[in-house]
Amino acid sequence: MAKQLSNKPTESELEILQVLWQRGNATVREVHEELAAVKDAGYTTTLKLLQIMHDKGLVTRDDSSKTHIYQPNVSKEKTQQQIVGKMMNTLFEGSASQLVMRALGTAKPSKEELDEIQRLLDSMK
Amino acid sequence: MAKQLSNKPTESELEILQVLWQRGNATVREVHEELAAVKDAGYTTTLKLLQIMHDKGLVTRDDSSKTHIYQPNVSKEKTQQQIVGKMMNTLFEGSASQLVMRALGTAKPSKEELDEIQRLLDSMK
DNA sequence: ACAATTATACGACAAGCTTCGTAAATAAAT
DNA sequence: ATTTATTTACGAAGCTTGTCGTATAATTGT
Repeated sequence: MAKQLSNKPTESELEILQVLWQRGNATVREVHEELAAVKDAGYTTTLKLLQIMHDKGLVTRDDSSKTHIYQPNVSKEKTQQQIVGKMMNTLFEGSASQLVMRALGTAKPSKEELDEIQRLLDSMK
Repeated sequence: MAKQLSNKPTESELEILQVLWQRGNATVREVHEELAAVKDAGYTTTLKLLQIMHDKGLVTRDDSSKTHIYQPNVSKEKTQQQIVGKMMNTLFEGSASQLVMRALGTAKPSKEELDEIQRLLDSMK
């Protein structure tokens, strides 16, 4: 039975979602291989996570053949918004500019990135 | 016994830290009162949380009088950096500009905020 | 055909988070 | 002085997360 979408994905679920967003779809093994490059967890762990995510409605799957194929069922954009929004509230008193400034201060963006942000900023005025 | 500082605060702990950062220090009751305005949880819940945070080293406390007084033991700046950094990796592929753009897109900052960001941006070029 | 590999399902467990109840100690009020 | 209120300490329960082992089914290789 599918549960609510409103629940935000956990840390591990986000890692998996990133793989799925990037690839469009993937089997458990494919997800696991990509994750294994960074993390180390057993195959069945990834499987279980994907099953739970399926339960939660975070992903859909095609199980017409034995090897199931998973797809993201939440958009990258919405998820980013949801989490950024939450963080803005609990950690930046709801202030976007504070968050932005911290992000810029933390990451030392390249000149290209700065230009990109500049363009967005211009378009907002 | 004090544990590692490296562990990031949980959601509830962040709520409490916000109060402490804002006030500088506070008793359990003071923290609880502020939290009660938004949330609803029992007094002993807040107490317990603060005790756990003390165990973890997230706060210090003055227990020279019966009513203990708590102070933050992690800086707002460092904590924000830590969490923003993590989020940038797990959700924005390490790209600051993507995060910034999502933040700006989500929050519709005021003209004053935009100007403030503009100034920071200028200072980075 | 039979063994080896690969996949899913499922249960279980440890750790952490959040919650609260209750007991004990201290302080305040009458 | 005795009751009332406040505070800390502690334990425990319920829930979620992440982990894995094992069983079972399907596929592949020889």
